[in-house]
Amino acid sequence: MTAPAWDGTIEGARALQAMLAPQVVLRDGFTKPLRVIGGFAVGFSGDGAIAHAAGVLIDSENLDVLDAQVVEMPAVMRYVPGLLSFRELPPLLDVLERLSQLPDVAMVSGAGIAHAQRFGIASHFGVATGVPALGVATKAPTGNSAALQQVRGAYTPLRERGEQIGWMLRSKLHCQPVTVSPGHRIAMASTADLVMRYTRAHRLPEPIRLAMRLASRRAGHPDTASHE
DNA sequence: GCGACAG
DNA sequence: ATCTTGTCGC
Repeated sequence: MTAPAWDGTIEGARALQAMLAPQVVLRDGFTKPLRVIGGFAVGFSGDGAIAHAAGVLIDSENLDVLDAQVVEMPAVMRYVPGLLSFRELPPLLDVLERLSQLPDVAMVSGAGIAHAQRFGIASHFGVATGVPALGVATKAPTGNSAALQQVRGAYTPLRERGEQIGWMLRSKLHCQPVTVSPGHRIAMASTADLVMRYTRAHRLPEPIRLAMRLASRRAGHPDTASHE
C-alpha cells in the first residue's frame, strides 16, 4: 500500500494527517510471545537543521541489545506543534531500514493517539510501516487525568472530551508520570503494561531510553556524526 | 482574541 | 530537540 505523496508543505501535512489518522487500528496486531522490541528517537543539531534518528532492537526476554543504528539527514521541515511526525518520520524510516530485522513492537519517543488530531509520531510510524507501535512522551499532553498514586507502575486514563486517548503512567517513583498511548496496531489496554514490562531503573522504558541516548549523543557531536 | 501544543 | 553546573533525592 503506497501512501499519498506529501508535497512538503504545512498545509499538505495537515491534509495528509487528516487522511491517515482514520487508518489507525487500536487492536493488538502482534503475536505473543514478543521476541524483539524496538526503541526509536530523533535528536537535532545545527539549530534544528540536522536530524539524528536512532533505532535500537532489544531482546524481549533479557533486554539485551540486538542491534542499534543511527542515521543523520537534513531535517525536511521545521517543528510545528501538532505536526512533529512529519519532521521526525523520514529519518526514522531510514533507520528502520538499516536494522537487521523488524521489531515485533516499536516504542517511539512522542505521542501516539494522545494528540490533538489523534495522530502523533507513533501512529504515523505505525501506519507508514505496518509495525505495531506505541508512544511514550515526557511532557504535558492534551487531555486531563486524575491524580496518580505514588506507586511505581500506577496508571490512570488520560481523557479528552470523555474519550480515552492514553494513560498517565508512574514509571518511576518520585518522577513525573509519562504519557503513553497506542500508536497503531496496539490496544489501549495493552499499552501501559507493555511500557512497564520494559522499564527498569529509569523513567523511560529501556528501548526508548537507549535510542534517545544514541540520538542525542550523535546530535551533540557533529564531528563524529559526519562519517562512517 | 489568546494561549497551548509531543520533539 | 538544544544551550548547561551543581545539587538534591533515591
